[in-house]
Amino acid sequence: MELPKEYDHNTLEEKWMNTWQDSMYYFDWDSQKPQFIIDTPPPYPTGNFHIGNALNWCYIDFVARYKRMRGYNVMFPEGWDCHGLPTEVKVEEKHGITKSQVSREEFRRLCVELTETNITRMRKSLRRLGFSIDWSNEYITMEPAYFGKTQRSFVQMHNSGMIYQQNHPVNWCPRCETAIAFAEVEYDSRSTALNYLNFDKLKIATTRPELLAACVAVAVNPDDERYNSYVNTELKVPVFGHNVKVISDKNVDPTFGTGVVMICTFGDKQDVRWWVEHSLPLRKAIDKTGKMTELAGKYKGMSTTECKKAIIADMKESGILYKQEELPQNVGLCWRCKTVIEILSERQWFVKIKQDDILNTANEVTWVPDYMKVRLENWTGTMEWDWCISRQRIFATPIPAWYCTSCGKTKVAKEEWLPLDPTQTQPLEACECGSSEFRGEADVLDTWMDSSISALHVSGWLSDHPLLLPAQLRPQGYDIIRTWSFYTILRSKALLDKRPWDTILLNGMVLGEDGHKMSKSRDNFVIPEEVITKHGADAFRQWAAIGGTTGSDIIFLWKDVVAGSRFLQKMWSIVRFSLPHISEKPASFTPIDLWLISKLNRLVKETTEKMDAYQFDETFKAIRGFAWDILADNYIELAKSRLYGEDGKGKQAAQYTLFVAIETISKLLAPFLPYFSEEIYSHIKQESIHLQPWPQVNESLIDADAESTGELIKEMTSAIRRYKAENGMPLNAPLNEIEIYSTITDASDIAGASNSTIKLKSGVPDFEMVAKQIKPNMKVLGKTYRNRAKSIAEALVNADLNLACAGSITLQVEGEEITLDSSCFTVEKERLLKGKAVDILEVGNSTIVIVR
RNA sequence: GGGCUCGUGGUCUAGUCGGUUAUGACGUCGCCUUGACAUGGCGGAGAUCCGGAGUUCGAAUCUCCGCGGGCCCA
Repeated sequence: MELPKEYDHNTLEEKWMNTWQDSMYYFDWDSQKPQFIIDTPPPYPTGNFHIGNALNWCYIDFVARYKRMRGYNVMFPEGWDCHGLPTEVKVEEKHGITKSQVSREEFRRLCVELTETNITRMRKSLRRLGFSIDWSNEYITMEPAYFGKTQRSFVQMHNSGMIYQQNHPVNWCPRCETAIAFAEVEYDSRSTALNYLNFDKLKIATTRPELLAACVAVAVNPDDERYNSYVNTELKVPVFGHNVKVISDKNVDPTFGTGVVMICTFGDKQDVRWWVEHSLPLRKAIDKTGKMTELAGKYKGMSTTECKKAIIADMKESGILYKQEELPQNVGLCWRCKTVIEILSERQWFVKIKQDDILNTANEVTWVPDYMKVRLENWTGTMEWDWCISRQRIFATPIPAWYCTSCGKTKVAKEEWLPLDPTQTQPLEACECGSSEFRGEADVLDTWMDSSISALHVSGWLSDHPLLLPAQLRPQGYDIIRTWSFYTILRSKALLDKRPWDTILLNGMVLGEDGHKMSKSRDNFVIPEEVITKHGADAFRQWAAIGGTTGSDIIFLWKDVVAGSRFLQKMWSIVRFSLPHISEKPASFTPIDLWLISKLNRLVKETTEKMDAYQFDETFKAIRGFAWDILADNYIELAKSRLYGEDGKGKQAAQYTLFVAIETISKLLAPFLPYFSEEIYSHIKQESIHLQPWPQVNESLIDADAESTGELIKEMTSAIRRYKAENGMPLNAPLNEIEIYSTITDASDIAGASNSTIKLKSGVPDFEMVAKQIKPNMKVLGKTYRNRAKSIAEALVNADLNLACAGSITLQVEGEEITLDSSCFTVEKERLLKGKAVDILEVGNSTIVIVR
């Protein structure tokens, strides 16, 4: 059956997608094969699988398919990280409600409903991209089967003292009305006014006059002689009139403002540090919604912005504020809604951060690329306080705890009671005080509490299966090192005292064609579906493979995708040509067959090494280069005359060589191009290529001599081609007569490829060999003669050519006599003909004589 | 302000534990419709490897300084 001339990606990709069985990719919990568990990132179900995700999944699929072919028991699970604010916001938008207008249960139900719709859409994208996902190991974090584990992890860590409750300053988003972790704070440069105030006997400068009501101390630098005498005295706070102490602290910058700073609870993180260090009192002037409290007197009920405006106007009028200047400032923002965060002291749940544990565990993991580890190390060192895990939201894993209504004591659930929602159920035992009246904890868990046990979940933790931790691979983007990597390492260590994975593979960010991060506002946004429709999943996957080095940012370029689909068409043409000619029956190879086979084995060796090192770009480029350049442009051209010619040994050898090459290449391509490779393999064998083993290297067939002989034949052929091109002949034009003086023993392929008769001659043609110039070998000279190498090289170039041809040169360099043997230089020679009507082509040590 | 990272023909990119014709793709120019492929083949042009200094016999590669981009943070 002849293949159609064009490769039709639309039809064929659809065909295979609908043919493949999910069970091909199931992980076998009872297998004897070595395990390869991948801790796939669970995407947030927005409904759209964006191109950055797609890049990451391509990497994962390359690895999964490769490892399966290498004989591993591979798990490529698919998770969905459902909980979180964006879905709550979407639900409010979609139904035109706010979360307080419906019951908690009803609001949760609407969130679940939206999430399920989105997951269904995203599953389709994953299938269409040809990912070999193990759907028997799908997990959905909002389902009881998963969030029950999140809750059990909470209980276990609470019982081991890793989780505790405390009144502590936390980052607070007044719009979302919830505490957030450091990882959720973004920073932005703004400009603000620095206000100079008459503050009792002193003058201070502050950017936050609205916090005057929350002022708990005034600080000066201990070395600042202007203010030494005021330390430990009391000052009356302007406007509000309460007294605060003057303290000294070396972290006060005497050159900033007036050198006097007011400490409020809390203006910024520095206030928190001073507050802790000097055991200062707490004055809450801002409430959870960002409004001023009673403490702010007449400003009560105003937002911080309104209050700032009002108090500045008042103080200007009363002469308290005597100067203002512009000041650039960085403010913390809520990463979800970009609202300026406040620092409030609230009772929250925290996870202890043991920096040494995290750093030591990170060191047990192989980081690819290795420099990414530094990011985790730097982040680990900068945490100001423990991980705040409680959130004042609804759509998240409930914190399994209650408060006794009579004694106020906290009761945390027992593991066997889980999963549960404490706002819906009561604990199964009474409080120590005897009361059985409880109020359920309404706070919920940070979503990272869900996703940070993904590695444990997929490895069989708290299941009927054996625990297979550590997993082998964590693939993720470098943007979430400080969150997902950090928290996963923390949790795995805390819960099981083990590293979560053997290796972490970081991918870069996808940039738009203009080199900037893709965003709708820049109009450089591309969705995977658009690419698939135009060029197919395999072309998209090629862009992912060759667009850039693993770990670095990668620009999405349409031309790369187009180049991908061109390669598919080229490969298709190769197969289309080859199919009628291939044969599985071995025969004795000719020199050019041996060359091809040697190169092919070298390719298998190289690609195996590079895949093991996660170098997808280099792997794919090597395969493509072999198929296009070596196989198509050279081998097939050279073997064509045998393939079309008379039956016989030579023909058989070419047929067999071609078979081996096509079969091997399809297998090497299988991890990258699942659809295309399956289609071409289906014309050779009846089984799926995705169940075949990865090609084995046959070292004995990698033969440098065979390669140089083949290379010589190839070079001679292209020299003849070039000759024809230069003389304006078509490439298939026969030449009068060709004589070849060379070490090769078989010129029939050259004859076929050049469509000419060839006389193979031994020895040297009847030409004069004239030495032309001496070329120094710097590699040898440099090592041997070090700093004299340069002057020796200069002398060498001008040395006697006759001596050079004899193999040894003696030179006078800097007054010293130096003898160089032939390893130090090469003599370039020119052959001059003696009056025959011919053209001469030189290839290495061989000479081609073309009789005109 | 700090950490990490990148800066290679017009464009994108490989090479980066030092070795003298710097890889490939796209684009471009010329030739070729040859029995797999014109979505092709053959050939050419095009790069002071961001700038400067240093180390070295020798630097795209190592060191330092500077300039510019990206990411993460303060």
